[in-house]
Amino acid sequence: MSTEMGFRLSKQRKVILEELRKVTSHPTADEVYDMVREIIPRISLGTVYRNLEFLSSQGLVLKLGGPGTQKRFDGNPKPHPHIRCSVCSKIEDVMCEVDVPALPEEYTRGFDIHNCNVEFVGICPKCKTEMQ
Amino acid sequence: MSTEMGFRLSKQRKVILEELRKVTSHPTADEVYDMVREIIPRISLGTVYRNLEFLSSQGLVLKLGGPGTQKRFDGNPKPHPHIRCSVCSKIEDVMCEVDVPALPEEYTRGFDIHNCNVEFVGICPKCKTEMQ
DNA sequence: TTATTAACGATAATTATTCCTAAAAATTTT
DNA sequence: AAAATTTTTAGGAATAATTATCGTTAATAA
Repeated sequence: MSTEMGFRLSKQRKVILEELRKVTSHPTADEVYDMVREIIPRISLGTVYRNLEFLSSQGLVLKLGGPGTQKRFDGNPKPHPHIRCSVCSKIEDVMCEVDVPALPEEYTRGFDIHNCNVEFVGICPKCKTEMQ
Repeated sequence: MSTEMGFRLSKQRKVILEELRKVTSHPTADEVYDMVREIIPRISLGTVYRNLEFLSSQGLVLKLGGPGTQKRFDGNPKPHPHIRCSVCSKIEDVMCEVDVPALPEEYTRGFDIHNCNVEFVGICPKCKTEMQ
């Protein structure tokens, strides 16, 4: 593979990106590790972390935060709304377009605004039933 | 000291909440630790973590996530939009009301939606100048 | 094919956070 | 107001997530 992109596409990096693009579940780093180990059993967890970080710095994947303990990753780098479960921290995609609110210039506090994340928070069906 | 809300308001807990309400800077737990130590020098970092967690579970403060490494806390518990710097992870309040997008029922994926976070992402004035 | 060097695997180190326990403080009961 | 009870604290140990190090491997360029 070429370096026209400015970086090497190792087997590990390729598989990590492919696997992440296959799912809509926003896995954590160790979940990606589990997924990729099915294909490259001897891959190291450090490699997974290194590549998720790298891919997100290249804008190829999205790194999601949230008050949960682990970061989550999204193979779709285009900003789009999410729903997060406040109990189990699971994050899902919202499949519809949502009107992104615009921020009037006078409220930007000198920031150059690049985009806007919209995150709905609630309780997922699984946690809802487990609560009873 | 006690509140009518069913929990005790220790000196430590009171000062943590007061200091957090004084600022709009969304400090991390260790920044809160520094702020509170000015008043209670012997307070422990564990106490700060425990109380920030407790206060956020009571809905008195907001725990903010984001792809940065540390959680940040907001003394204003009413959901409101933020601006985050993608370089230094600093979070600031947006002082204007923003129309929160509504999520049509058919897209909720079975979640009970409780609220919606809106976060603008950009580069803060400080990081902008430091880039040159 | 060979040279270069980014990326790898293994593991150590670091960072953020949580857990544990005896002591202190707050509250309630006497 | 002293004693008993309950909650919270400080400090340190423990854990979990992530990042860094370093010798080796393999992707790309010459």
